Amino acid sequence: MDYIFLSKTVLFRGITPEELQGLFGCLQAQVRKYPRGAVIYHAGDPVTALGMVLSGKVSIENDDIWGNKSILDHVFPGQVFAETYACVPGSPLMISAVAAEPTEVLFLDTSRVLHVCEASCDFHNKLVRNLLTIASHKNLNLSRRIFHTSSKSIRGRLLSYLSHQALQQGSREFEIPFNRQQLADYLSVDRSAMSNELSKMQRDGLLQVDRNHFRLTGIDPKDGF
Amino acid sequence: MDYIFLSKTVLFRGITPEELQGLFGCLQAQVRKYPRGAVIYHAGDPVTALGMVLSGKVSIENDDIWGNKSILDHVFPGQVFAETYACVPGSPLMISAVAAEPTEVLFLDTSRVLHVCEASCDFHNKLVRNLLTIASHKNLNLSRRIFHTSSKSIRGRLLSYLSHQALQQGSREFEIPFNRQQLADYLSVDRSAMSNELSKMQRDGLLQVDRNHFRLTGIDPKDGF
DNA sequence: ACAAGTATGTTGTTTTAACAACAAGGAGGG
DNA sequence: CCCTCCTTGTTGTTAAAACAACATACTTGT
Repeated sequence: MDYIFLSKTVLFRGITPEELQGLFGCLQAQVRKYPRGAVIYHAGDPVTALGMVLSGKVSIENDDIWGNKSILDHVFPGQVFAETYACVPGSPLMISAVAAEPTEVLFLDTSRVLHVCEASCDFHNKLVRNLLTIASHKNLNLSRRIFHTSSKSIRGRLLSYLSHQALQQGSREFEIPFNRQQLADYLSVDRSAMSNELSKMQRDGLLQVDRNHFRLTGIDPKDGF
Repeated sequence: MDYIFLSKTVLFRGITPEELQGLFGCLQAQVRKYPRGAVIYHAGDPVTALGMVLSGKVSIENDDIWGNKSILDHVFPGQVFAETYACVPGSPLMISAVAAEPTEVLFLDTSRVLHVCEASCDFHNKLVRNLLTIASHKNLNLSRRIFHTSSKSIRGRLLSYLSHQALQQGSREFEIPFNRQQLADYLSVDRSAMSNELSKMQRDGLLQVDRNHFRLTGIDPKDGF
């Protein structure tokens, strides 16, 4: 187990590799390996352990009623998944977690994480605080997405999203971390319709766009927020 | 200060009234009163303290670019607000918190909550765990809303939401906690269009509806999820 | 360099939801 | 009880987005 790597993750931040070693016994951490395409967690499952990707990549997917699969997120080494469900006992998964490539996952049973251990290891408490940080950040991201999708027009959604990006990156010129399809999925709109709207906005002088490089010209980023 | 009331809240669950009294000194809790309509937190503000409503009611509002105010949530006595922002230092508020009536609010500075206190009060750790529970639940609710709004048709959104309600309440016949306008806001659709769609669905034999009482007839709740 | 596979932009058509305006119930207060 | 306010359903119109289909880059691997 690479404790040095682990001590640098958000979840284990502030815990030294040596402390981690002790903590792991207390937590009964388990590592499992998955081949490409293996389902780690299936939608509907109740979940008691959060997962941390050690190597490889995990896709968070949504299989809707009509059989469409849409990828909601990618989880990379050092990041965790399913932690929300693991922290709320009995809540069934709304999504599935699938190994996008050969993947190693570390599982931490949250009942053990959340239960006060009489050995009073302080790392334990640190861990809970880190989990809270992760949950809060995820919370902000979810709220933000709801914000960006609350406008009923494609243009409104784009403006909301792009203005936020500009503010966050501190410049009217910036790159976005999505390709067109991903951005369309994020904003819950049709890709081609969105492409079309971007062209219109360009014609209207609101922005200039090349691939995922954007430049806001006729917009005050503060307005989009 | 009514410590007995507080000890029953989700945030302070598992902490006795006596312990609470000690904890408050450690946390430098502050209480403030607001008249009806007073802005407690303004969108854009950076926030360092979470608020718990002691009496009255707080509205969480969104003021969009065009000056429209939409109410996102109501916070009642014993519940907290702005805790996500308080847990992520430097993140500006996306929403405003307004006193919907004369209201008393208890503020807890999260830097104090999250900072390990050398006095090693155990309640402190309990508090952080409770915060994690709150954040996780909020997380689930946000995810759920994103789910329900990810379909591009009004019907799809309604089916997703109603199926979930049926599953959650364990019956195909149930009441929803929203009136039409609130449900439309929640699903980000136009109220009249939604009303219209509900009528169509009724004609199609999918459900029966009277006010906020629903009965799913032609739908398998599991499908909507 | 070539081929195959993706990603993006464009256009025209069809479907759908937003919008506006109004009628028909409740609910609550004097 | 009547009046008003609020909620809900209905309809027709308009605007917009979804959808389908295709052309044009760009990528990637061989």
